[in-house]
Amino acid sequence: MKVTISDVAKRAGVSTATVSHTINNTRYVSSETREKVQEAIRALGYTPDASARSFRTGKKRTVGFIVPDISNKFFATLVESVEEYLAAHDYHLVVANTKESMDREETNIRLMSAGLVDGLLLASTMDDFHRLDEIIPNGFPVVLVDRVFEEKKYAAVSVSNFQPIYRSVCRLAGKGDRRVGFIGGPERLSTTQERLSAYMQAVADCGLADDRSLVQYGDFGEGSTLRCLDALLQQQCDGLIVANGLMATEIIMYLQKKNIQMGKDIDLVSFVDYSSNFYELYSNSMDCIIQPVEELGTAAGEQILKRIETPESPVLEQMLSSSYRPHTHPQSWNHSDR
Amino acid sequence: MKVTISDVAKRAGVSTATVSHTINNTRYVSSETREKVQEAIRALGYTPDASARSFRTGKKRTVGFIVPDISNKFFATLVESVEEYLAAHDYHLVVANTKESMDREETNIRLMSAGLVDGLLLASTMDDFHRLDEIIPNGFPVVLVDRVFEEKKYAAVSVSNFQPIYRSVCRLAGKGDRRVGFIGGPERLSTTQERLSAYMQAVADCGLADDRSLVQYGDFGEGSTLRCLDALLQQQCDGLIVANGLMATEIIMYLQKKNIQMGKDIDLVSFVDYSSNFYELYSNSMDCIIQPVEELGTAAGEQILKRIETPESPVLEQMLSSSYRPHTHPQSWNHSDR
DNA sequence: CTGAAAGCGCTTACAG
DNA sequence: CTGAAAGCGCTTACAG
Repeated sequence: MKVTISDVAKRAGVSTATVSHTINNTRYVSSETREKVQEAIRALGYTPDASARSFRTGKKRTVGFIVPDISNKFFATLVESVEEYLAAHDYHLVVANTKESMDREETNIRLMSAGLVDGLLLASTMDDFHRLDEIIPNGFPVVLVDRVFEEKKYAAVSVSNFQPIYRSVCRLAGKGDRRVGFIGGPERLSTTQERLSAYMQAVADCGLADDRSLVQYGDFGEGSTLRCLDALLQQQCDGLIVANGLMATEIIMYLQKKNIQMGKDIDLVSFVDYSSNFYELYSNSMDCIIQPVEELGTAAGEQILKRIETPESPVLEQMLSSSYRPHTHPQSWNHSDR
Repeated sequence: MKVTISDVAKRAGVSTATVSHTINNTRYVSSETREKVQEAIRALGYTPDASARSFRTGKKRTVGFIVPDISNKFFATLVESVEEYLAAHDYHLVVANTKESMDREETNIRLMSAGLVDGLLLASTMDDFHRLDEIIPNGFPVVLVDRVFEEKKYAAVSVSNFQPIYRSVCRLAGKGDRRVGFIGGPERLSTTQERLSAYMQAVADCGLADDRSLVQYGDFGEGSTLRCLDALLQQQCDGLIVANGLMATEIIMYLQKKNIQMGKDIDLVSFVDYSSNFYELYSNSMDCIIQPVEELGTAAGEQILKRIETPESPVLEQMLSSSYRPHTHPQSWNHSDR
């Protein structure tokens, strides 16, 4: 019932070796023989079995991507960008969603590294590098994406947000804001840590109010963003740094519901997905920090294919930078900054 | 270097059959032998090779999902929901993005059905059922998702939007609107077609202006949404049906920029992603049509596993329904409808 | 220029 | 209760 390479060989009157070689262009085949083989393939409707092939060669031409939240626009775009790069290089993408659960991440790393994929892209939710390190088989190609660790054992691509955050806080200080609040994602994540430290340093350098209760962490749970916002509003903030794209849209919504005007009642600096309509809608009333998601995906794709195809190449940590866009004046809708 | 089942068998002093059976719980093994095997597995750090296993059994425990646009919130959530269902049933998900290109879709169907996955979920961008049908190997498990075809050859899960659109048009008519415009996605898609026919029928039944230039199709290209909107504004529409979630956010943005107030200058009925913040933000100034994305994903997961695991089961077309939410009164922010 | 044959790492009848 | 062995469908040295 299933057509195999032997069926083709038989019909063409050649060996399976010859069939294999004609298909893969892996050694010389006389054009005469080649003809016969191709005619047999066509006649029988033969398609080489990917499963057998990858078992035999040990290469699956597949990479896994373990993501904390696919439905988050940031990661959805990242997945899209990675998939595009991989597809262009004849690789497939297997996606797993952890929903920020370390256990789900562990399970997925184990499953994927057990022969399902050639390499792993990992936007980790782990708080402990060593837990992660123990799970990953020795020498298995891995690239950390977006979220990284102090330990420089694995290749990594991430985005630095230090500068944009530092600048934006200084800018608020320059405008006269004294109490600038900070809302970030889960404290354990490297991204949150880096953003916080930029904020802290700017607060110190600009002599702003340095108050522990001006820093709030969300956990992506139900109502968590609103709790953060309320906490900061009680602190009489005149400026707000929202260091997380997902929370940003929620914050805007709540401000609107509470009738608090951005750029008037409160200054807002926020992470924002470039292609999202939120950027278009609010770029005139708040400062935006835009992460280069597409580039991040491409870089991640490049790195993992390099690790897979030339494992001896040096392990490198790559860091892209976000761009910072102070808000445009409300009256000018001519998109001069694009 | 790589630890195989024979290494384990040797160390435990048993046959590979016994090792296999202890691992898979597929026949009785005395607790004594079991002990020895497990000790050997631990000692050697053995993990069964997924590739060899799936080659041998012919089952990959993997399904492919071919999607037109992963970064679109609708599909991102759909992917998330499908992945969740599959993961719960020990299946993996391979994703491919076609960007609404029929050629990319064709390539991906071929690749995936050639032994990469056990079955295929397909949100097709094809205009021609027969082109699709020719590509899919006979008897290969396929479930059409969201976008379906007249021909009832494949299992399918989709969302009916007829009722909500019909109702919403009638509601606008009841409010006194005479010229109601319609903006949909690409004309070839079944989703667009169904939504259009609901609109047309309501227009006829309610005696609204029936004008060919009141219907506009977007193609997701640069500036396409704005062109549609401008065309309809020129037609002096007093109501607007935006039959596509992606375009909806753009429309809102443009209206805001043009200073056209929803619910006042123009009545808006729009597709919206439930969990998106747009819903929260604008549910008080427009009518929303909300598709049951999570349920769609679960249903798709169910269907494809059924087709894979019991291929003889009847091929069925499943249809979910969207919900229609007339806009809440601006003053009432008590979320009474949730 | 091409073929015979081993073998990748498992699973699974078959046999005892 | 367990083992010996075939075989899934390819690829690839080896040989001529």
